[in-house]
Amino acid sequence: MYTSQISFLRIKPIPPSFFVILQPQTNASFLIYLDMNKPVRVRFAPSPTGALHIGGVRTALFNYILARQTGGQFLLRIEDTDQTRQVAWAEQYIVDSLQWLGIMPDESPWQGGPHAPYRQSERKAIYHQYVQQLVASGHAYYAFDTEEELNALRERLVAAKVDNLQYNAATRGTMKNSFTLTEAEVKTRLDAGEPYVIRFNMPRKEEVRFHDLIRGWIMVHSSTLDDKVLMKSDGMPTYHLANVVDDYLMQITHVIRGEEWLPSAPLHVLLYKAFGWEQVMPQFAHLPLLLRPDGNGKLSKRDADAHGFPIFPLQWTSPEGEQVAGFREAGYLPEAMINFLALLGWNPGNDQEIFDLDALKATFSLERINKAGAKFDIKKAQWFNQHYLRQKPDEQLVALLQAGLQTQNISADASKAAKIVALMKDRVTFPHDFWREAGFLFEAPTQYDAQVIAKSWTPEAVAFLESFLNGLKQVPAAEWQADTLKHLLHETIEKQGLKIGKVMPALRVSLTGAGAGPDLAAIMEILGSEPTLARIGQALEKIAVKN
RNA sequence: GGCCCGUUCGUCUAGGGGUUAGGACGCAUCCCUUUCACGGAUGAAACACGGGUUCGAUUCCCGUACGGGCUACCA
Repeated sequence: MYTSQISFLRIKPIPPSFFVILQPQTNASFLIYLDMNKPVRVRFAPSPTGALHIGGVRTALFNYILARQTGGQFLLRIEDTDQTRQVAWAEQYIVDSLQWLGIMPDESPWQGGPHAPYRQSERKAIYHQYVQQLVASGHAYYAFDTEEELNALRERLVAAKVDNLQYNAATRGTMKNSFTLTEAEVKTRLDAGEPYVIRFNMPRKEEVRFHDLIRGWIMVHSSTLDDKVLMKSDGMPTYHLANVVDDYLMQITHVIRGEEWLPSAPLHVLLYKAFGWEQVMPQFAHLPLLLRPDGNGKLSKRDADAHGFPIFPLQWTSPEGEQVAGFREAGYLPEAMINFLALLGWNPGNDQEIFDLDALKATFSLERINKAGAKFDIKKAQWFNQHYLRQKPDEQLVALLQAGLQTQNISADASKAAKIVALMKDRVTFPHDFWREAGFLFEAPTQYDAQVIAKSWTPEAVAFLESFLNGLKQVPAAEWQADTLKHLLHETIEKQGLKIGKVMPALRVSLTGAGAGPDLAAIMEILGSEPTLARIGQALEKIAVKN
């Protein structure tokens, strides 16, 4: 009884994954909520035209989190329909990047899955089949215009001062296509193997509305849209066709992608309608863009060069042979990248800012994604890196240090490495800081900071160093430890009636060459007796006493 | 040019008709320390503009400005 009443009222079935709440009396009548209990199927669909951009990584991350959060699936689909822009290593770069960050897909070209293949170039036949459906229903048509003819159209429209220079309902009647050619002529051309494209028959006037999970309702008039090419003359589909067909076949529930796709979303909605797939059309969420740190515009490779920080996850080599920096090689930790990226455009609504993947799975939501683009602030990324680096267990840091030292051809045994880690832990942002900032532990200073010497190398400091040196010589090897040395240090200072601040900079500069650094007693312990004595002796010899 | 999207400290952002407009990064000062770093404390720093609606608008509406995206047989 209920059923018949409902069908009589022609109430549309509710899409399975959403609640639709009707609010009578108001114009904004639909509020759509994501039902988080329902598993989503989402996809990341990069095109393998080069190194994966960090913005793409964030898109992948948001998709991944949503899938994990709802117990759904995260698919990776390679959108390689532009054969002229293929880059051989790009696919591997994508896998490596996702793997590095720990956000691997559930279905992909490499793992396979129930909807394989996951590479669009391998799905050509499928698109041909579906586009024929559109041709048959009148939603798409053949066009034979050459590049010159297309340019001529554009020039004519410019001359006529028409606002939108488009191949559309207003202009298609002047071109060479199924509308202006007879059926027989079209067939002859097709049979003759003449190059053609298949275009979408964009309705002359129709209001296209769709709901974006981040931006709300968006309305565009079809008269401002054009007859987009669906099938290219090389037999490959364009993004627009392939993306809609694949998302349908792969049962994608949410399309989460960058804002640069917003203008073509109405076309996609119209395609779903033309195919008769409205009821299962995915929900859209268009993410705010990652912007350049200074001024304006989308984050680009040029910014990376200009600011000296990476915008790619992994290092790569450009066709010109130039090494382009990657976050991984620059010393950024995956945890830090995830945290940093997640907070670019999303926030939890409270003061928490440390999020690992598990925390994100627990708190992430599309509703809390911002609309405005986010500038890329590398300082914040560095802060996250420092945070996560310091949080690592000492054993891991020791391993990191030893690996780093090896690249410098320096070796340090485990106990020495552990001491260095303890000494440097609070002063590092990147793993390489451990050895770059602690070079003085391995190499005696070759020069001394002139400013520090000018200020600290006084006769009394020299006298102190001489007597401290004598004291050090008496310390038995077994007692060469930071606390013993510190005790001796203070004792010597006291005996000479000196102030500690008057004398320490001289000791430091003789040991490290610099005026600032970690605790000196600890440095002497790590250095060991002989090098310590040698360095002080050398400084006393080399540095001339002031006045 | 056309279409679409956006606008709270320098940056990431919270908030929302009546708030001392909150936090974080960065910056500055102070404390700690042999110095630097870490840590702690404090501080400077924002509602783009103009109209409405309202007792009251940073918050709602409309414009303007500014910024961004798209405008390919690229994705």
